[in-house]
Amino acid sequence: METLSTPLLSLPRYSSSVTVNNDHDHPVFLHLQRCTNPSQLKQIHAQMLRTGLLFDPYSGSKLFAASALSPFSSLDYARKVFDQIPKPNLYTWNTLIRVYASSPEPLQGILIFLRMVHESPYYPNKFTFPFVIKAAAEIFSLCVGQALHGMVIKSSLGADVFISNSLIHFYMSCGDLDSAYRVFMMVGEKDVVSWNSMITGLARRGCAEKALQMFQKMEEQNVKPNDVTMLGVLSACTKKLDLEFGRWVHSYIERNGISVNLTLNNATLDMYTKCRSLEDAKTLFDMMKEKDIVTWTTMLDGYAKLGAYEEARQILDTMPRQDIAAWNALISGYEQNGKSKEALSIYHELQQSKIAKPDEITLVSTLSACAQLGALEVGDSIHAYIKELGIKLNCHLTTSLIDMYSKCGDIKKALEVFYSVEKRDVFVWSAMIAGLAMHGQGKAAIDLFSRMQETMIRPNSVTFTNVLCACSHAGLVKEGKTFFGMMEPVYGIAPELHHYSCMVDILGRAGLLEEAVEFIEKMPIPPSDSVWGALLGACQIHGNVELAERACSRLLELDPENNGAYVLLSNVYAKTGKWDGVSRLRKHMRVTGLKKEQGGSRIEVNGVIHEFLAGDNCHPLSKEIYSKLDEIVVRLKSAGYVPNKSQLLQLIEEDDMQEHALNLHSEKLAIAFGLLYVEASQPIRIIKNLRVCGDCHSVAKLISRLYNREIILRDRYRFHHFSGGHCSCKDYW
DNA sequence: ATAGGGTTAG
Repeated sequence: METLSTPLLSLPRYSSSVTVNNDHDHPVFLHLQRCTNPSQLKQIHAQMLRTGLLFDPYSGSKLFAASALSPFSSLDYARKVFDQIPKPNLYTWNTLIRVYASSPEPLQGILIFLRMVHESPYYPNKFTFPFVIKAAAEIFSLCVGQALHGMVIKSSLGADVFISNSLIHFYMSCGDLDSAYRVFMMVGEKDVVSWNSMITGLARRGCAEKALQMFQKMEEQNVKPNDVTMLGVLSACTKKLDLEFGRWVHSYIERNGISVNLTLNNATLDMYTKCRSLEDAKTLFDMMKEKDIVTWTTMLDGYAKLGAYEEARQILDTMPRQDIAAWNALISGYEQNGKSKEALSIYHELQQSKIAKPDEITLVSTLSACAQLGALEVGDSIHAYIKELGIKLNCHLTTSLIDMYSKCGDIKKALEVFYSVEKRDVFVWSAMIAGLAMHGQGKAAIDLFSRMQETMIRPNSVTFTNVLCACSHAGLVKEGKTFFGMMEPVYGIAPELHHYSCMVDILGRAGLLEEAVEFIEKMPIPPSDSVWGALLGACQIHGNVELAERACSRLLELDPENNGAYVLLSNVYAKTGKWDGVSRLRKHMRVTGLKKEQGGSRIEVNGVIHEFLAGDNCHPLSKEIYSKLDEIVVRLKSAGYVPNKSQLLQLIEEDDMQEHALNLHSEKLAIAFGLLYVEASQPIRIIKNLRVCGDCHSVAKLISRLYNREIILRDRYRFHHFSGGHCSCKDYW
């Protein structure tokens, strides 16, 4: 040991004749107390080893506690000290369990506990249990905790308030609220910690209302809340997004003289930003004398999530240390507000600046931005980066990758990721089902759902939305009905509006319009705009004017701004030749100022995203694109193509003008661009913001045959894979 | 010598 030859401290030398057995006031303990760095600790360790003092259980426990609990010592070092102690006493065992329980390896705490029970002469005492129960909570092992609970009762320690409190915390973190409540009720003299454990546990479990009720009861029982209580209460307010109550809590803290620390201020700040009050947040932020990285990040996140990007950027640029969480807050702020391009550009800036290293959270947000944009090449490069760094895929990352590949049109890669991982949670399964659904592989999605049922992973409400969506895209009416019928009785999941909309979509698309109407009439909850929207969509496909008008007016009652409704109804009129209806609608839209959402398509070539709007000539290569488009039309017409104008909103009198408008559709521009610039071996991948129109759909099919190119088109609802003159949707969309 | 907390995430 280097410190043996170069002493940093002048320790008195002890002869081996020193009586160590009862020497509890040995001067070395004073040094241990004053020890401030690892070298000094090592030196004392060496000295004690040399003098044999380490082998006295009491002295050994002192050195061990110092190395285990000091902020500058590592757990590995403490473990080495422990292993040198021949007969650790109960205190030493307890301390080792304690440090493992709050270490990154809490399982070790359980294992040490078992060793103690088997190898040592000691039986766990009232100090042991809180530590080992904490370890069980950390690994979310309900059965381990239950066994410990049993031991507690057998040891007649069931009434100990410290142990009970740790059990409450344990049951809460395992989600067993009933057991937590039972233990809580059994505590005779509930202290503030008993209440805190219930309140924070409930708040974290999403039972915000119950947490607040618990706080109220606590007040009624005249138990004085402390800062931790208020953290729990604030966390409940934040979950409820209840600004008024949050403000009341803030003033309650001030009125009741609760010691305000930095953490409590940070939690209050977070409550204000999450409840969307930037004014309250800013006032508090400016008033806070002490700020840490969490304060800055919380404020940054608040700005970014509420769209105040300049302020968010300002915080990032002025905060004392830009850790990865700060960058993540900015990236996810952009991403969650649909500003994916900005999110990607911040990610690139982060990578270039090397200020902080992207972590899993960065990658999840960035992949989600890629998914929104359909930026396959960027998404691919992130996947490569993950492999390069050897980052192990957790379920979050797996889900994001599957979602990215699915939404970027590469369902094969999505499946590869899915099959490559060992661990799959409900989100991973659901994402894969959704991916297959959007690619029209309804049968495969359903098969996957059956395989999911062979695992222990229980489907949730989102899983069912995706399964029903798969049925809808693949026209699987019978299956859809079966799954919908299973939700409540078999899985205990009450169908929500999403599920009802899917069912209306399934029935309506299949032409069962009457049945869809009956289904809506029998709904136990009021139908939403999306339910009527699904019916209206079905009316468009099947050209049912009377029902379309009914659905449209119900939809507009609920959502008067819904311009999509007019477009759909207009399409129904056009399809059935009711041109007076079309012009009436057009007039109405002009008068009310409602505009059809502009169609736009995107295509990524060599990592650059090119965007096209209907009829735009902003692209630098616009001339070339239009002449390619002319060539395509000539070639298509000679192959027998007749333009289909039924889905044109504008009533244009002259026939060739109509045709011209059709040719300007953004997806056609993007396809022309793709034919020019995407390597022939690669599919042409296009993303459209609206649904693809019937004419563009037939054109894409023909192009795939005449030019022998694969075209993968993502529209608002799903993917269309065109190849050899056919589409994967089998014209069912 | 004992328990309880805040920010970034699908």
